[in-house]
Amino acid sequence: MADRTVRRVTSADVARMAGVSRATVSYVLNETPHQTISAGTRGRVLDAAARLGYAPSAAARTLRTGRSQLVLCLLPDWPIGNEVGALLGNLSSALARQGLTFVAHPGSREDRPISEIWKAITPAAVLAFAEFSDDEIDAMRAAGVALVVALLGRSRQRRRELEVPQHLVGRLQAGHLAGQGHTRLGYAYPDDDRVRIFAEPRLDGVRAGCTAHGLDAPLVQTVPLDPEAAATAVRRWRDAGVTGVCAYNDEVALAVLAGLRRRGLRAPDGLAVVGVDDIPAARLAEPALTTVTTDQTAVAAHLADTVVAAINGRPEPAASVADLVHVVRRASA
Amino acid sequence: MADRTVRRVTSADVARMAGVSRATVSYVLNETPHQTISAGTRGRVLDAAARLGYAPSAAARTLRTGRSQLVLCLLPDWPIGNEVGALLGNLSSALARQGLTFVAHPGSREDRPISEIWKAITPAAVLAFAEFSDDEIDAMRAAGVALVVALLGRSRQRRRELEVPQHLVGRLQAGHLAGQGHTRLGYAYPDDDRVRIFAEPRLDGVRAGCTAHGLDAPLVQTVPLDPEAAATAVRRWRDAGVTGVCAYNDEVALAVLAGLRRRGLRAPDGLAVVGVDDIPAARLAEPALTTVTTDQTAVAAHLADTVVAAINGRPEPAASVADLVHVVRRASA
DNA sequence: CTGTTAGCGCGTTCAC
DNA sequence: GTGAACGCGCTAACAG
Repeated sequence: MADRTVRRVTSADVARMAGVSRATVSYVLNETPHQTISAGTRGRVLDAAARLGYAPSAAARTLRTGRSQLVLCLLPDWPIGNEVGALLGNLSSALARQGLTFVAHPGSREDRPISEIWKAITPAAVLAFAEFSDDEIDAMRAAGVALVVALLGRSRQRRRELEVPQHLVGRLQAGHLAGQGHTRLGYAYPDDDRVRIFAEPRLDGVRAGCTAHGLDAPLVQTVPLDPEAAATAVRRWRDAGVTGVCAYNDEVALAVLAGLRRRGLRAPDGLAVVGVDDIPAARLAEPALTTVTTDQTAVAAHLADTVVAAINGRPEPAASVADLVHVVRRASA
Repeated sequence: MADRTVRRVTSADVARMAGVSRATVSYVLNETPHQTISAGTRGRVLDAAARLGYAPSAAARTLRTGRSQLVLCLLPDWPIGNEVGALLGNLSSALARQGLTFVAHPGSREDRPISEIWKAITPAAVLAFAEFSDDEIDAMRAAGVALVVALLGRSRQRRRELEVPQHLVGRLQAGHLAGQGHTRLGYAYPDDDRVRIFAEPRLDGVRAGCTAHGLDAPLVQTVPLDPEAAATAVRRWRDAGVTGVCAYNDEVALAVLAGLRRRGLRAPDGLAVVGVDDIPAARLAEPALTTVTTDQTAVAAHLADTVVAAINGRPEPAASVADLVHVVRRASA
C-alpha cells in the first residue's frame, strides 16, 4: 500500500480540495492585508490545508520573495565557549517564536569568501562576531538581506547598542576590585590574536573603571594558558605593586591562579583575580573564581526583537542592555 | 551614477552575452555528463559568466532539484564545548571543499517540531546528536534529504561506524589506569540527564576495558560539578578500595580533583583521575589532568566524505575511526 | 467586497 | 545545441 513517489502537497492541492483558486489559498494562509475573504471560504481553505498537512515550499517562497526565513549567524574562528553557545541557543528560541529559523555557520573566513555562504542561504538577516567591510554589507543588502549586524566592533550601521556590552564587563571587573580596596590593578590579556575583538573593549572597560575610581591605568600582561608563563606574569605584577587582576576570561583567570600556585601563593591574598563568563570550571577552581557574567537570555531576546523588526520593515526597538552584566562573587577576589 | 534596482545576474544574461541558449549555459556550468559542448561555445559561456560575475540562484536551484546545497546539523540541547565546537568547524571546512555549506541549528527539540526546521532549510543531508524516530527519518527522505545520520545512538541506518567512538574513549581511560597498576576503578558519571547519550557508551567502554583487563566492574558515582558533592563521591570510592577514577569528561574530572582537595588529598595518590576532551582548564588544574582526546579533524573528514558520497549517490566510504583516540598523560594519573 | 486570472522569479532537463 | 515545460508560491490587475 505504500505510495510510490510521494509528491509534495502544494497550494494547488489545497485550492482544489477547498474549491477555490491558488491565489485565494495564498491570501488566506498569509492573512494578506487589504484582501477580504469571507469566513466560509477562509474556513474551507484552512480546513483543507490542515487536512492535507500542507506546508509551503520554502524554496519556492524564497525564490519569489527574494529572501528565506532563515537568520544566519557567522561564527568566529576562535573556539566558542558555553557562554556564546548559550547565546546562540537563546537566540534560536527567540527567533523561532517569530517564525524565523536560526542557523549558525562555523568556519574561518579563510575557507571561502563570505559571499558564498550567504548566497547559499539567502538569509533574511545576517549576524556576525566579526566586522564586515562596507562592500560586503552593500552586497548583502543588494541581495535582499534585510539586516546585517556585527555583534562586536562598529558597523557602519551604528548598531553598537546591539553589542553584548563588553566594555561594561571590564568596568565591572575593575569596579569590583576597587570596591575591595585594591588600588593598583593588572589586566591579564589573552594570548590569542583571534579574540582581540573581544579583549580590546574589555580592556578599555577596565581602563575606564580605573579612571572612574581614581586609579592608575592597569598593568597589562599577556598570559598564555600555561602555569609557568602565568607565574612570570604574576611575579611582574607583584613586583609592580599590583594586588588585583582582571582577566580576559575565566580560562585566563585559571591560568593566573595556576601561576600563583607555582609561586607558592594563593588568591586573593597573593593577588585577587576576577574572571569573565562563569564557566563550570570556575567554581571548581582552587580557590573558587570570582567572575563576571552576562544575562544571555535577555541579550538574545533583544537581539531577536531587533532582527524581527528589521525584517518586517518596522523601526528597531530602542533598548539598553546595560544592566545585564553582574559579578558572581567567590573566593578569588 | 548608482544604479537603481540592481537586478540579479541570471543565466539568461550569460546566455545572451555568450550568444547561446540558457540550456547550454546550464550544461556548461554544471559540466553535465552526456552533453557534449564544443570547446569554443564552452569557452564563451565560461567567459561571459566570469565577466558578469554570475552566481546561480540558490533558491531557484533548490526549487528545481528538490534539495539545497546545505548540510544541516541539529545541535544537542546540552551545552556544546570546545571539542564539539572544533568538530563542527572541521566539518564545515571539509564540506566547503566539496561545495556544500554546513549550518548548525541550536535549540532544544521542545522549541518546535524538528520538521519545521528542515522544511525551512531543505537540506541535502541532516546530521544530529540525538536519535531520530523512524517516522522522522522517513519524512526527511521523502522530502528529498539524501542522508540522515545520528552521530550517536543507533539509527535504523546502521551507521554506527560514523559515530565518534565514545565506546573507545571509555576503554582507553580504563586501559590507561589498568596500565598504571590500578585494580579497582570508579566511574564519575555526569549529573545531567541530557548528556546521557554520550555518557552511556563511554561508561560501557570503561566496563569493557575493566573486563578486558580482568578487573571488577567500575564503581559508578554521579558527580555534580560541586566540590562538596564530589568530596562525598571521593570518600565512597576510597572506602570501597577504588584507586583510579575515569570521569565522564574533564569538567567532571575537575570536580573530582576539587573533591579530593576538600578531603586533604591529591591526585594521583589519593585517587588517580582521567578526564575526556582536554579542555584548556585541564592543563591548568592542580594537578594537571590526564585526559583522553579524539582527533576531531580526522573524524570530521570522514564524516564529510560520507555525506558527499551519499549526496552524489555513491556508496559510502568504508573506514574506521578507531585509532583517532588517544591519552594525553599528565600528572593526575 | 470576493475571488480569479495570469505571469513572474530562475535554474534544470526532456524531447527534438 | 535549442525550445519549452516544470518546480511552487506570490501578487498586480481585474471581473463579478
